[in-house]
Amino acid sequence: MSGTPVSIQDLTKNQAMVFGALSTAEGPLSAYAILDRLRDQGFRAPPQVYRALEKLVEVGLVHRLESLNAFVACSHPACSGQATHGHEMIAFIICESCAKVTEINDSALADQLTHLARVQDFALRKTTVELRGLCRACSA
Amino acid sequence: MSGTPVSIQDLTKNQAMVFGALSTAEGPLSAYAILDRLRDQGFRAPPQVYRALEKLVEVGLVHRLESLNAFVACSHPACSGQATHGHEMIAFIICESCAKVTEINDSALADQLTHLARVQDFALRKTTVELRGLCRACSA
DNA sequence: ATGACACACGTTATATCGTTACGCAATGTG
DNA sequence: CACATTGCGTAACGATATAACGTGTGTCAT
Ligand SMILES: [Zn+2]
Ligand SMILES: [Zn+2]
Ligand SMILES: [Zn+2]
Ligand SMILES: [Zn+2]
Repeated sequence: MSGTPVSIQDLTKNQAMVFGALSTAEGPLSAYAILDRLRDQGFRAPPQVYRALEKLVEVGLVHRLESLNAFVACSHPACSGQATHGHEMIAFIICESCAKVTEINDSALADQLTHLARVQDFALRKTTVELRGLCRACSA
Repeated sequence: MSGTPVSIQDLTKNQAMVFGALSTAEGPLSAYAILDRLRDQGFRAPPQVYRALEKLVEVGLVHRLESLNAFVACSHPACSGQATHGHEMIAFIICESCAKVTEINDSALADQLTHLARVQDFALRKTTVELRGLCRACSA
């Protein structure tokens, strides 16, 4: 490993395949759903998927949705080559009907959370913010 | 059962036992950890725990921590008899070292999240906000 | 009372999600 | 070359959650 590996170009074969599966998916995929989609490309067992996901999440190309036990490709504009955006203080808006996920990077929210932690003397490492409900289309 | 069932007094035997296990625990417990603690009180299988948890979460006596796949008793002052506080827009601060969980009910944060949803024309149903890191004691 | 229903419960099995452990091949370094 | 590192494949296992079915018990209208 030389320097910081962040770009899509630095991905290994498996990582690229998993990222591809998530990128072309319409919504979040569970690890096993990814596995199923990649079976005819040689994937056979969970560790192959989880290892790739671990790296992809680490570099910020993929996010994990805790409330869904699933993963999505980052939708940040030029994220496909950039490291972790901001400080990983991302909010996700998840439609419970159509599974559409919107990724939100709101600095006011980030400030708010930072403040909350600060008040408690808490050394913030990672935040999970997931809003569930119905998107405009589905609640119409 | 008549009217709205919210108080601890309205709980069934199993629900009361699960709530008791969570209340006396120092930190969050997984469903299986609860099961283990209740084995000598007659619990034998996961559904008994999950069914009780479902109800307890529904009435707000227990919260689920998505990022931990675990559950905590509500720490709201008089929650032991009251229904869902606010609109379930609770933030949890979770220490990754000592597992201590702090439950926070911040109206500014709630407004913030409500606003975020509003901007997206999103019908908010439930929010998950979990802050992970090190508590004051553990980061010292 | 008797049947219909709802509810809590017990039990078995199964589904879904995630990790450990082991071995091997390719690569890079002294 | 010896040696460490990295990515990968595979088998087995562990952890989390639900489905499906049956039983008893109370309530209530007939
Ligand atoms: Zn992103
Ligand atoms: Zn939708
Ligand atoms: Zn609470
Ligand atoms: Zn701590």
